[in-house]
Amino acid sequence: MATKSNQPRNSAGRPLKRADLKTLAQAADCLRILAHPVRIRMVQLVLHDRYTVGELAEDCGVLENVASEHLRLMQRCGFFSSEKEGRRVYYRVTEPHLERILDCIEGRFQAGAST
Amino acid sequence: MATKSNQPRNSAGRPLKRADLKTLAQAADCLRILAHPVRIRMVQLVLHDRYTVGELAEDCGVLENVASEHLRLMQRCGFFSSEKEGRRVYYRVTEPHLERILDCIEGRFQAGAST
DNA sequence: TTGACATATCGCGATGTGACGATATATTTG
DNA sequence: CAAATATATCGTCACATCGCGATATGTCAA
Repeated sequence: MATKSNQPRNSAGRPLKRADLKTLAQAADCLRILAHPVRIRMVQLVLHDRYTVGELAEDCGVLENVASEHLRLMQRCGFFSSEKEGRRVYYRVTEPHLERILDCIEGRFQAGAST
Repeated sequence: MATKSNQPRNSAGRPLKRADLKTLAQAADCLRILAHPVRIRMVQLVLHDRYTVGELAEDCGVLENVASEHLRLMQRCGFFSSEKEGRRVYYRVTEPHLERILDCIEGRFQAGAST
């Protein structure tokens, strides 16, 4: 008596089970990390080159400790990794899906931005 | 002297300017909306068919007023629209980029999920 | 060693978010 | 009309998040 076909399906035709609760939570956590203008900007930058905390802080217009906290978040969830060189710490992207996800986001938000 | 090329570029080769602040904030807002397990689930469902508040609430395992609040959020930011029929309200996706974005997310989180 | 620099961490206050119960509104049914 | 149903809205409380100043740690240079 459901008005829908008995199981919802994703775009690949696979049924989405309620067992995906954990996966949904993971995805939400990941998106929540990304859902901050400074962090999106950092991802954009670090996707193309490695950057130090100071460089990222300056580009994003935030204090260095604030940048450091954002970077820690992104490192904890596996987006970034860091390499220490002298007194500097360079961050780079390690999550391979980030580029595609960012492309999607940019595709949505820069679509009509040329005018 | 900067260790980077003088301007960061996105994957299309376009330089990313600091003027994108507003765009970054918009993108972050959009991601923040998506960054909730119940809302992701709702988007998955509503991408394939229209659903009433009650149906979504049941599938997601939340109270109907809670579902209604999530739906209001997604309507306010342009993801969904609603059509009233009798005492029911059907929601459907109106944001055309949502499908691609969801695909990206699912690609990330269902990749190794078969084992 | 001392001092400057680069980064990380901590505690705090402000603000935002999420879920809930209660209630309001609209619609159908009897 | 009254009762039941479907949805929306509101007030509230618990909790998370954000940015900040202060401080700690580690590193280079004189």
